[in-house]
Amino acid sequence: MSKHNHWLFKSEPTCFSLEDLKNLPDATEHWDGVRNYQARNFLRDQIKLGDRVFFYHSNTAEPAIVGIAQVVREGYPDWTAFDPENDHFDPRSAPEKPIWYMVDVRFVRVLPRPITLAELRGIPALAGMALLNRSRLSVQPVREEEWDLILKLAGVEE
DNA sequence: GCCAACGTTGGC
DNA sequence: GCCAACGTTGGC
Repeated sequence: MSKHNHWLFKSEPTCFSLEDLKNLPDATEHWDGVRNYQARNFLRDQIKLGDRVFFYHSNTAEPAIVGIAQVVREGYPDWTAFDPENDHFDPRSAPEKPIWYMVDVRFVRVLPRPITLAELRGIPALAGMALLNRSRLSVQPVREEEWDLILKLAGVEE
């Protein structure tokens, strides 16, 4: 039995929401446009097929973990960096020597209730979460204990 | 809309 | 290699 790791991906819902992911034809999306080296390292090196991901809505009235996605393709070069027409174009990145990477994720579920940032902050056992300490990291690891606790809070039976 | 936190850039 | 200036993220 292989052991999967857990992650948290942030997205601004006005840009791309959990509902948007759910409503895609095959509920699958390229997680492109990440332009931070630490997040890139996770995408390129550590995020594996089958890993589960908390979908977090940021920069919104009530920031919260709202659902779960799953990795369906491991890290590969983010081609949006190669396209001058694309908002995420980066002239330093080239197909033969890519700087930026992405993974593909598919929709798994909406949480029975969103777990807000405010609620997470109130839980001592979660004080070490990257979300609470590394506020600007958009792709980040979630420890197994944190993952399990948050699922329990949300009322998810696994 | 404001602004603090913080990652990145570039001059020296 | 330091660090000030700058730009962006994201909570509020």
